[in-house]
Amino acid sequence: MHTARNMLGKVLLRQFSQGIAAGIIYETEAYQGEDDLGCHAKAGRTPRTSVMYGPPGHAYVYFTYGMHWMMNVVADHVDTPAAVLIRAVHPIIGLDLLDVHRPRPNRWNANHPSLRWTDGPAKMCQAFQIDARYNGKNICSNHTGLWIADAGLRFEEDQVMTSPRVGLFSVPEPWKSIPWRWRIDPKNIFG
DNA sequence: AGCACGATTAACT
DNA sequence: GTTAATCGTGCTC
Repeated sequence: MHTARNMLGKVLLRQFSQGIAAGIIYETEAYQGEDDLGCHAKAGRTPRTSVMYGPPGHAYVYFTYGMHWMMNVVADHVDTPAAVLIRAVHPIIGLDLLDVHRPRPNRWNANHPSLRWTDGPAKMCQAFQIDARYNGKNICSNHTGLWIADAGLRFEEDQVMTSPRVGLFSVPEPWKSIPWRWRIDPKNIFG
């Protein structure tokens, strides 16, 4: 959960064959432990959740709603399941590369602002072409074409908003309402 | 082997 | 505000 707060301002990078794309992480959520009934690890160690029991700094990528990929970063030591969901990034490099892959719904025109390309966990994965290939991979440095770096960006506490995690419809309290979502207004990233 | 559900999104009324 | 799209996962029988 500490990790989720600290991931704000980190940079997600993606090496495409045509070049590098990157975005600043501005929204995260924490999922922590088998006791957290909002966390997939509530089911214990299963084929799906085993990555969360592995070493920190590896990607936990899973498929949901029959069509969407989401990416987490394993956030605690081996045998202690915890992960940080990356919910949104602010594109800064390689916008043309992200534009190629981004979701392109019917109503959206060709000039849809880049801020909207990666403002949800599934949209971000689509634009960055993140899927099951990255599940379990080390993303602390560029081993696989996907990694996270510290660019030295720091935020004051009054810029960081917390709120309950999104989409936990049938999760019981207190997990449904615990404020383990961290977010910065993307306008604050560049002023 | 079958089933209910989901860390979402976009289009619709 | 409501709903469809769509399938892997974990649970039950």
